[in-house]
Amino acid sequence: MPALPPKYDFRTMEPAIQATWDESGVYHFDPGHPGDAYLVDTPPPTVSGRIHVGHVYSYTQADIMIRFHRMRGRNVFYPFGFDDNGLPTEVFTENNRGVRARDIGRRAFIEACLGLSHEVEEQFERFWKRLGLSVDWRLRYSTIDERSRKVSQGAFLHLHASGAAYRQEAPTLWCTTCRTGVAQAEVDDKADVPSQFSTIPFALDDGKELLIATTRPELLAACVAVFVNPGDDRFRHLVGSYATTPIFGARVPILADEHADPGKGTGAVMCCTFGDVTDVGWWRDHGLDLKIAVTAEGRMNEVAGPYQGLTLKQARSRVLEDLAASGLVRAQRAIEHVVGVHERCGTEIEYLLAGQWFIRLLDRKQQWIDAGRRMSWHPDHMRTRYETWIEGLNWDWNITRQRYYGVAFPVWYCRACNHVVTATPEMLPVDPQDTPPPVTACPACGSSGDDWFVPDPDVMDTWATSSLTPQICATLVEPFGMSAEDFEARFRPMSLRPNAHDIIRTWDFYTIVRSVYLTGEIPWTDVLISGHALDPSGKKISKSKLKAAEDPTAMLEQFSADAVRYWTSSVRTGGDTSLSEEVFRNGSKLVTKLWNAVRFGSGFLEGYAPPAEAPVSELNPTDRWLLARLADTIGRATEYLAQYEFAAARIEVEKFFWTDLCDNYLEIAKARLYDGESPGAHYTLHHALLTVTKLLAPFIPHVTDAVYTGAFAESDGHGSVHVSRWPEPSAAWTSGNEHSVAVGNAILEVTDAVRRWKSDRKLSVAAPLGHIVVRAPVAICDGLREAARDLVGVTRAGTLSVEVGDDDAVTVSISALP
RNA sequence: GGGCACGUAGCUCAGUUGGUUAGAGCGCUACCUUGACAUGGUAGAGGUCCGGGGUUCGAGUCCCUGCGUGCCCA
Repeated sequence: MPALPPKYDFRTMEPAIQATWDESGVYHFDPGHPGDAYLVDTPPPTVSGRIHVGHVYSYTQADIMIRFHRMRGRNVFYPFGFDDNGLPTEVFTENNRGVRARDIGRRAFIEACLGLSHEVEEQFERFWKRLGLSVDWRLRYSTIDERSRKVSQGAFLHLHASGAAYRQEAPTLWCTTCRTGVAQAEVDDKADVPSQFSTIPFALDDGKELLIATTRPELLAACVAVFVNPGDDRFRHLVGSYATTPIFGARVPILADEHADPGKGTGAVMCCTFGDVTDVGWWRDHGLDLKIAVTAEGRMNEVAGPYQGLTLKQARSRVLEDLAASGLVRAQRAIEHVVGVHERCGTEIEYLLAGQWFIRLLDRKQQWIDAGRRMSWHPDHMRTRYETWIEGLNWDWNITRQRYYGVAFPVWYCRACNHVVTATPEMLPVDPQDTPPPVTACPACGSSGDDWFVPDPDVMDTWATSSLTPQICATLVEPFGMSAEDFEARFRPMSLRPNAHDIIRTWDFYTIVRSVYLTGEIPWTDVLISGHALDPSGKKISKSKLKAAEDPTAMLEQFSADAVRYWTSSVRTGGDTSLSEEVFRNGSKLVTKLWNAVRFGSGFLEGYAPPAEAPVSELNPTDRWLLARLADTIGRATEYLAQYEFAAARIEVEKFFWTDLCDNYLEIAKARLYDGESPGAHYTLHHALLTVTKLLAPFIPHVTDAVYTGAFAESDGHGSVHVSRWPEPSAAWTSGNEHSVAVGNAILEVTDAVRRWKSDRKLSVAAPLGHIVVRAPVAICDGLREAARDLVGVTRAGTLSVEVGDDDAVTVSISALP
């Protein structure tokens, strides 16, 4: 009687199996384990809404690799974090709770963010467990929890002390909707934005006009210079003289600079503080005046005179109207151009002056690139994206956000001299709004008094904390009796950073920067980049328009976690893939097939205790052939997985399982198995089924654990397939490999020929036959004779003889029953 | 405009360092209720490997070039 029930019902089995994982702690990290560790720097997903199929895709691919290394004997450290701080969480909370931070106040707003994050995190954890991630849930963190804030503030102080973090009143990328500075990585390019290119005259001192073309007439008030190209003969005589702006009558210098494009507009361009990044460069390089005409909220200020209080958009129309009324719009044409917008809200980015903290990036570009080259990227070409991003950087990393919910800067400023007073390490984590600084008098100017120090009012960029996940991870072992320092000493660098390709420029890059600054070393040895999950038609899935068919929870309920995981491992590493119910169904089929195959096999293997050594003399040619194929499959699958090519590995295993084992070996050896008393077949069957179960365990962990515990756990000696040993071929399987494969292939040729003969005659494969004559090369005739019982069994021949043929071919003569 | 990737059967994709007759799954056709499994099995049809040029005894694979698609960056 088989050990396994007839049907595998994933709806009841998957949660039951997950419960056994929880109870037995199979995925627990062991800080005292003496062997090699495999440490994963898991992406903390942003807690801003629903789980996306893209998450499922990326996290499962990483889980497959992690399960592989665990079975290879590594001591796996697999924590899980949630990124629940900063602007994304604020925006989520404002939308979800219907509140505005500036209306309900800082404290109430922070409470609202924390409450909502907590709810969402519980929901997320349940989902990841349902998907079958082999996380050690004791190692859970959030980027706003006390340890993370302490790590984040400590890292900031470290960088500040070394000069890598600096504060500057500087032109900053600014979002007027979110009312905060942002970093270059948070700016998206938006193409084909319609605009108007207007040509307007500036007055020269001699009474003539200089025509300027601009898309931003509303910034006329902020104009501080006019630029022309030094090689442009039309304007060479004007360089060094002055022009006067219309409406505002400001007299500004005409200067020459290579960045003025002679082919664009009229060739003369106004420089405003600030219209774009070129203006910022000119302002800095030519020492120009500063005229800021825009407020943090995106309205015109007093510098804009009559236009004060208008929005940028309103001011643009009004300025153009006023110019036109005086006949000062000489030409106008509609254009489409690329503008930078804030990735969170789509608002066009402005350039304002603000006191911000920056981390130095630009003066060490080569160092970041070199660090990237000391790690293995899977696939390798994703490293190029990393390097391209670094090469194109124009700004140091602005980590100040004029927001509420996030990690505070642990600093205060002297009212008199603006000196920066930093918190001491013992104070961390600290909120400077609630806590006085560690000094009573300013160390720089000696001033003191009540409330003499102004706390920094801002918070850090989310990435400033999430770029420290390797350092946060080190603190997670503290409850288990290991200090963060010991962890750092023993487990640096970590093994794996898995994430999708869209955050190479942020999370990967920033983490490498922080690691190099803090430790001088790379954070991990391997980076696994996943592609994107696309909708069934191959288009990007928009988060806001998740259809029911793309809802991950519904997918798991309908198709099973194993089937969904199967889909995630069906594309080459790093590739995008479309959602496909067809692939889910293929996964379901594999689950069913494995269940049925093991169930069938276990009927013959009840109580079977595999011998330590292969019973070589008992193996017949079919057995030796399958074991040779099995050894080959183990080798290929292991090699592919070691290279992070999980899809290629799975395809190898499936091919062996479905074709070699099920369609051929089981059919050919069936007769011997039913005969009983065939130690060779039992040995082969046991190892083939057990090995396939193990090789598939990283991909479809539920059904493989169900069949393992039901049929193999006792003889193999582990409570779960996931902590069993990854298969290794026995030397006995590969000795005489070549001959075994040749004979095995001949057996398959005979089988195929007979199947074809029956199919041509529309007969069942079980139809009995008369006599069969097999002619084969002399070298394999003995092998075929040895396999006569198998050949008769699979062909249903009445009698069978093997003869030496005339050539290298294997031919079969078949006679039907009389 | 620059970079990266992709273009193989109706569809989704594999094709390792160049090497017999280019593969798989789904779909399609015909058949088989076979002693695990009909979510199964057997047999079969279906491809000028995006176009052009080159290297080579030999190119889906390497080089050049053109076209198309996607992403990243200006």
